[in-house]
Amino acid sequence: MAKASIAKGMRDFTSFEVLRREYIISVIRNVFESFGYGPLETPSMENLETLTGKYGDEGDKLIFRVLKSGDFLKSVPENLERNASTWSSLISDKALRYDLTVPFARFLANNRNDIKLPFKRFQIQPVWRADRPQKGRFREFYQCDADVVGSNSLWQEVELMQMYARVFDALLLPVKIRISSRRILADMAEFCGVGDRFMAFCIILDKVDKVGVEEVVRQWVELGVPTEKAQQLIDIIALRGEPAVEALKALGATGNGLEEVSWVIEKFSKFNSDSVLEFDPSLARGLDYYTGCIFEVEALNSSFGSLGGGGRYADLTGIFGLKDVPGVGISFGLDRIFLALEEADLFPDSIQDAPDVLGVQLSEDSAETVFRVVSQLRENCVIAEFYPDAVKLKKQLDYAHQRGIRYVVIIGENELANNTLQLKDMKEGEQFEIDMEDFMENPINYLDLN
RNA sequence: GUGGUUGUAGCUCAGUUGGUUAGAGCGCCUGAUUGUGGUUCAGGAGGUCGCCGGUUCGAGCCCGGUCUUCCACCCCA
Repeated sequence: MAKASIAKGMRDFTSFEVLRREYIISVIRNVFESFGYGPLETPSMENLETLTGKYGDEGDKLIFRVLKSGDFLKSVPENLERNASTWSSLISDKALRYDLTVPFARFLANNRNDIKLPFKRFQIQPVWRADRPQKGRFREFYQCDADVVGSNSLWQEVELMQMYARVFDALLLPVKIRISSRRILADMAEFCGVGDRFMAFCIILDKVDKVGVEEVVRQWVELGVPTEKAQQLIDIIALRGEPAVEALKALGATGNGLEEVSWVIEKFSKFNSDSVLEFDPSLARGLDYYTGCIFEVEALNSSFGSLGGGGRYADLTGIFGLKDVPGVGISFGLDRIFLALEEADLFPDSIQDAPDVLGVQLSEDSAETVFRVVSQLRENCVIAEFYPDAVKLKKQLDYAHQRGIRYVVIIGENELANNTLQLKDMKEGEQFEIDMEDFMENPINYLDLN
C-alpha cells in the first residue's frame, strides 16, 4: 500500500472521466432547464438534527457525522456509558448531506415567504453515505434531482416521467421506468390483513426478484399473511402493466392508486419516447416520506442497481414546520449512469481532452516564433498547446501521438530562414510546408477540425 | 454494521507440498533514425510480494491483526 491512499469509497477522476461525467450532467441539466426548473445549491453540511430521523434507523447509521471543532470532548460528562448514539450527539453537531431532498425541504421551510408555488428546482451535487462500497455503490456520489412542490396535479408526474425519458433518450441508453404507488402497496398490505406492518410487508415484497416468489410467500406468511392470500397476491406481483392493474382491481383495491398510475401512464404514452413506462406491482421503494406515486429507473442490461428513483410526498416540509406543501421529484444517479454508458459503450467519441494543435520547437531560437503561432491559433479558437522544451523532435511527436493531438506545427532553423512552418497531420501522416504569413492570416483554412 | 473475497513491476496476471537471485505479456527508457509519432529490430531500467506482527533453519506461499477491492446481507443512486 502506498503511503498515501484514498479514503474508502472515494474516487479521483481523471480528465477523461471528468469530461464524460460533465457530458452526462450537461444532458440532464439541459432537460431540467428546458422544463423550467431552476438550479439550487445547498451546503455540503447540514446541522445534524436536520438530517437525523429522516431516513429511518438504517439511514441514520449511514450519515457521515462531523466532529465539533476544538475540544469536542468538553461537553461529554465524565464516566458516560460507552454508547455510540449518545456520544455522537455530544461530540458532533453537523453532518454531510445524505441526499438532496431533505436539504431542499429545509430550504423551502427557511424561505417559505419568498417562494412562489408551484416551485420547481433542480440540484446536481454530491451526497455522502457511510455505506460499505461495492460496484456502483460509493461513499461519495452525485445525485441529480428535480422536484416540484406546491401542486397535487398528476400532470407533474407525467412531466417528470417525460424528463426521465428525455434524458435517457438523449443518452441513447434504453431504460425501463417502473412506476407504482404507495397507495397500491397499502391496498395490498390491507388485503393481506397486515396493514399495520406495512413497512415490513414492503421490504419483503421488494426482494422478490432477488430471493424468488417462494421465499417472499414464506416471509409474508411468517409476517402473518394468510397463505391463501399470499399465494393469490404473489401471482399478481409477477404481472406488469394493464393485466396487473385489472388483477389488483379484482382483489378490491379501495385506494385510488391504481387510477392514478394508469392515468399517468396513459398521458405519458401520448408522447413518443424510446423509454418504457410500466406499472410494476413489485416496486416497493422504502423511503419514509413517499406517499403517492413511486418510480425507479433501470437500464435494460445492467449488472448493478437502479439509475434513478423518485416519488410523491404529501408533506415533506412538515417536519420543518411548513405544513401542507405536497411535492414530487425524481433523482438521477450520475455515477451509475456513467457505469451503464461505459458498459454499453455509449459515450460519444467527440468527448476528448486533446488539443487540436501542438506547437513544437526544434531549437530555443525557434521557441518564440512557435509560441507566437500557438497564440495566434488560440485567438482563432483553436485549442493549441505549446511544448515547453526543445527536446528531440521524436519525443515531441510521440507526446502529440500519445495525447491524440491531430496537428503538429514544427518550426526549426530552415523554417525560420524561409519564414515558413511545417504542419504535420498526425492522423493522415502528411506534412506540408506553409508560408508563415498565410498561416497566421487564417489558420483554420489549413486545419480539418470538427 | 454482519459474513465472505481480493492485493505480486506503471497495467493485466503467472508463481508447484514453504527451499538459491520472484517471472511473462503489454507499457516505459535508450539506440538503429545528430529535424519526424504510430510498424520493426537490439539493448536497458523498474518489485520493502498492500501494511504490521507471528510460526519456521528458511515465508510471495502458513497463522493473527489491519487497510483496500469486489461479493452477499442491510439499504440504496
